[in-house]
Amino acid sequence: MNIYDIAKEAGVSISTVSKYLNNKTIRPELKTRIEEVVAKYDYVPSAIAQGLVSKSMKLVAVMVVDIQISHYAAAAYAADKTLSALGYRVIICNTLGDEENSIKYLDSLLKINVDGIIFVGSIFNFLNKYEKVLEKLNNIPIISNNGHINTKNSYSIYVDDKQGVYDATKYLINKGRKKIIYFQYLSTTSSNLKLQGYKDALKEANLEPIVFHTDELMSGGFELVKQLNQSQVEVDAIMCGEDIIALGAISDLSAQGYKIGKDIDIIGFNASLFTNLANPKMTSVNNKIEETSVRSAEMLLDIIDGKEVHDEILPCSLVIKESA
Amino acid sequence: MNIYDIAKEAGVSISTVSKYLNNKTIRPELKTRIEEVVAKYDYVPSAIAQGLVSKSMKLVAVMVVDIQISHYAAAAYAADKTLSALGYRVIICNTLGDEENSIKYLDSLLKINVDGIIFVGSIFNFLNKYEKVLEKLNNIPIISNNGHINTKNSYSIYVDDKQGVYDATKYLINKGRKKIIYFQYLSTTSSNLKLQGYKDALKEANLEPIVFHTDELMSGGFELVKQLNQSQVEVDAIMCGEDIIALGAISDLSAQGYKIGKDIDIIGFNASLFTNLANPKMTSVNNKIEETSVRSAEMLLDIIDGKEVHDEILPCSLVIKESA
DNA sequence: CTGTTAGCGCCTTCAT
DNA sequence: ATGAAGGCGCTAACAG
Repeated sequence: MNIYDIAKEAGVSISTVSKYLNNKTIRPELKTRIEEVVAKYDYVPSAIAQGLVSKSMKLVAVMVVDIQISHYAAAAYAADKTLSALGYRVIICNTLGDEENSIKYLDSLLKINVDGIIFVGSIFNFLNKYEKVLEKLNNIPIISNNGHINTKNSYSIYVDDKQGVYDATKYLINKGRKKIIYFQYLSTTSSNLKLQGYKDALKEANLEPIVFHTDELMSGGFELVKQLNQSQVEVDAIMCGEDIIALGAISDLSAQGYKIGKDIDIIGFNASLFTNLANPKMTSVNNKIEETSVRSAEMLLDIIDGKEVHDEILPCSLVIKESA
Repeated sequence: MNIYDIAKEAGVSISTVSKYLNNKTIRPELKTRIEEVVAKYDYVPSAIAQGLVSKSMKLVAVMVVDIQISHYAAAAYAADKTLSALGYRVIICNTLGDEENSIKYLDSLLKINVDGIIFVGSIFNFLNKYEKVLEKLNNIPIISNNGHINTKNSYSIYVDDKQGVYDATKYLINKGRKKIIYFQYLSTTSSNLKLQGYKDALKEANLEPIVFHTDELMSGGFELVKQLNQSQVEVDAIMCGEDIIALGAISDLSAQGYKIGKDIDIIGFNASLFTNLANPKMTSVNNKIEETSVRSAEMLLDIIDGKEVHDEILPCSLVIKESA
């Protein structure tokens, strides 16, 4: 069933059908006839053929490192929701942090003429090393979420990780906590910015920073609590670089008999769904992954629509629940 | 840059270029000339134009309920990895469990002529209620992961949920547990099969089944423990329908002073990363989401290639750690 | 093996 | 407002 079949059965020309499909004004009488035939056959125009002409298949790609990590899942989720509500289809690409793999994905996307690309995370800045790739990407609308890509049609949206932890730490200080330690996960750019926020806040209050570090995500909370116990460091609050780390810490310290939120305050980072998996519910820094993702999608569509776009930066906020 | 430009500069006809692009035998001399021009301009044929002719854009859709839930993320991840390694692009659709939304997605996919669809989870069985939708889907290759769709070109791969829980419950019984209760999340086909496995095992041992139920995922474990406490039911083991539920239960009961794995055994379901977020580490039923997803992708490509395909079923296994 | 030609399904001038 | 015709970039016959 194609536009010719519809035209024939409705007794009009294909261009009239095309006009009907594109909401251009045609005689009401013809409109009715076409409408009936379209409904009768459940006809839907081929996006591929449309794409061949219009150069757009209403397709957008979201590049993430690993959809299995909740933070990226949330990013993909929010972007997908926004874009598909506006009639775009979304291709999610799991690059696994592999440069070659990422470039292969990009070639594949270029081949189908995606309308735009959203990169999630500063890790994709590595693309700036590849001139040839940048050249190919040069004219396609791009939004980089917390990163930056050096092409003509590219814009960025950032979130202020350092300020987020700084504010959360301040909050603990203002509550009267004096022995605030930090649980760090990994040592990425972003992770180090968070740590700096913690240090800045403590310095202002003339308190001594104490940092424990892990490269384990899932069992990281337990490992860090073990380190803490062995260190015999006194503590009345823990600032964590990740919700999952905080979750493990809360669970472990609860089992040891601590009253979380009373004997000791614990704050996570991400304001993810995991905050509700904690008991008591976890206070956490909201780094606005959903907002930045939604905004990424909106900005991308603005670029596509030829509107003016500027880089943006969002502040983190503190979501206070029960653990601090 | 299109096939005409390449042909002109290489001094051949477009069909020769087309043959070159499709790996058909042409004179080596011409091949070299074309190769050079293609390399010079980094020319890549338009998948859209190819799609218009060949009816395939090498595009496959994976439908999941919510990519933010680790189980579905793992499914999408594995399918994506398999498919994109074989040159297919993958569209991941988050339906959020909404029927209308799912159908809207399907329309969108049909419009771009996807080569096939993978449905993850028995929840998509609801489509069988919609005759019109089935009709539209009738000829497109479909794999249903743990479900079944009533169309001509549709096959299923199942994992034996019932057997998985049955075996796990048996394991508890054999350990000498006598007061085994069940924590159920939702009431989908799959969820009910799991419950049945539990009941079957108890019946064989002449034990009385006791079931608590929730529709909350994140805080579900706590809610169920509260229900349990209020019920004053005696218990020495809990079989849970989801790892996340088990995680909440472990955390909560630990805080109440129970020694998990000693006073009380707890088993989860999914063998997800969360098993390591529990303290002690969680024993869980492995429902082989990665295996079935990879296999789904392979089966889908078999259908597309016209090979013979049969439904498949995989057994669950029990991954014993420390919580039981 | 190579080139010519006719579509694939749609949108878009351009006359009418 | 409507219809005829050309073109989007490619593949697939069909001749040569």
